Amino acid sequence: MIRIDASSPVPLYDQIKSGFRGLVAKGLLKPGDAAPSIRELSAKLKVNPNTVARAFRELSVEGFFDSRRGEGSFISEAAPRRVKSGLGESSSALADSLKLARRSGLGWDDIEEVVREIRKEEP
Amino acid sequence: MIRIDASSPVPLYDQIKSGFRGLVAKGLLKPGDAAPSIRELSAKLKVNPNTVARAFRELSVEGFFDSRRGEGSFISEAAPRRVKSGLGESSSALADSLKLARRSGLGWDDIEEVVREIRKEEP
Amino acid sequence: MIRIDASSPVPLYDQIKSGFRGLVAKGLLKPGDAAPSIRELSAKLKVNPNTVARAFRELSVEGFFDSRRGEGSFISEAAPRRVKSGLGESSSALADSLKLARRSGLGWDDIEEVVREIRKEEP
Amino acid sequence: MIRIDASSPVPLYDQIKSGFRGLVAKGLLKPGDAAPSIRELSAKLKVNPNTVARAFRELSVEGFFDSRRGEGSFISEAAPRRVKSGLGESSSALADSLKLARRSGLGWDDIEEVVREIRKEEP
DNA sequence: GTGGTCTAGACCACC
DNA sequence: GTGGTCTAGACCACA
Repeated sequence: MIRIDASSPVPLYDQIKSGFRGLVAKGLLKPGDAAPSIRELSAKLKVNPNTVARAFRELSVEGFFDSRRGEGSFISEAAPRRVKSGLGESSSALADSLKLARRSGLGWDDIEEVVREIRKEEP
Repeated sequence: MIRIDASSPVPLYDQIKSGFRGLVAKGLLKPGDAAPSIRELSAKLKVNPNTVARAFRELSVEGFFDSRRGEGSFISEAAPRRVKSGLGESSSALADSLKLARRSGLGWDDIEEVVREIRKEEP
Repeated sequence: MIRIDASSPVPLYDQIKSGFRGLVAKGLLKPGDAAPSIRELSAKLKVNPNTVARAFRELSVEGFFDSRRGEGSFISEAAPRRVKSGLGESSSALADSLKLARRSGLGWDDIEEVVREIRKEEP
Repeated sequence: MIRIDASSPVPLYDQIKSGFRGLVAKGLLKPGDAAPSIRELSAKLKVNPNTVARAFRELSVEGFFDSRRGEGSFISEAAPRRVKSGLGESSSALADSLKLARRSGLGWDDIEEVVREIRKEEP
């Protein structure tokens, strides 16, 4: 469901949060749907439960999750709106990566090539 | 000469290393050229000298710099070769960022838009 | 476990690195074993944590350690192989010292005497 | 006449001082003999003149050299005695190197092997 | 608790 | 002036 890159400099909990935002953005998760449990997700991602818990906690605070004690976490009604504001963050993170790539000497043609490859790889 | 983004999750010393690789990739710095001194660069980037020193030390260990105590740091003869292998790293770092952006729900059109904007912004 | 000589011209972090290589060479530390934590070792050696951290970082980069944030540092599977290549370095460092001693006028009998003494002193 | 190892952690000026002590110890240089000029030696060793000057200055202060203004530096009458005290330093430096080699995992047989090799290499 | 990055400032070896 | 090592202590990400 969610994919993680342990070697990325981006914190794991941020990646998990992004993952949920993405699932809602793509319509794979809708308001009212149950999120997996912290233990389940931590097992699947091979990530410490505390790290998953932190992502869930922050998503709750942001009003993206609706956590009901004893039941679990659910996608909130407000989630789709929060996703949109989250997209801005993602865009600017990507923009930063692009700038860094340019500074490392990558040409625009190299960059376009990378974009094409990722696009092709995608299921 | 080199640009740094303090708010990036990428470590400053890594950004500095990337910066030098980029300057060599673009031909702005050639084997034998002197790099700015640690103190000079740290003043210009407003970064602690130790942080710059760490970048320089790692570039030396990698054989990209030729550092001589009391004299300064110089671009090594092997630098252009190291740059090429470094470009692979940059590409895959960018690829990771792209994947992460996709996972966060960004559409390919959004991504193309970001690329276009950065390209336009560039001097 | 590891011994340090603060008055040696050899940097402390290099001595720490050598120490770990030696422990693996002697079989006192095996792949998968946990290294002491940075803070623990720094307290025991009475050396600044940053200095120990530098040694650990370099051992990680060399693939000798496997460092996991929040968990600790472990001897990597590849460590025994790295040790072997490291022994070459140690030999040539010793060779350099011997040459220097000869150049300073030490006779071969003096040198053999020093070797014998160190050998006797050793526990 | 004198050999230098630029990659050694031992300071160049110390190596130069050791070199002169060695030449006197071996009888290749006797009291009254002229030492090479700073400029000449610095050119031959490809070392900065200041570095050679520092070695000469310290040798003068120690009473090993006899520097006559406008004429140059000469081996002093006291030099042979100073050599003997210098040998102690060399021995303990060698002892430190041996201890470090042992800590890095080198076996006594490896060490004996290195000694044999250097001995064989020597002209 | 762990490792990792960064700052601040000292001292050294060398040019 | 240069690069290199070391200390001291802060903050972060993660278990």
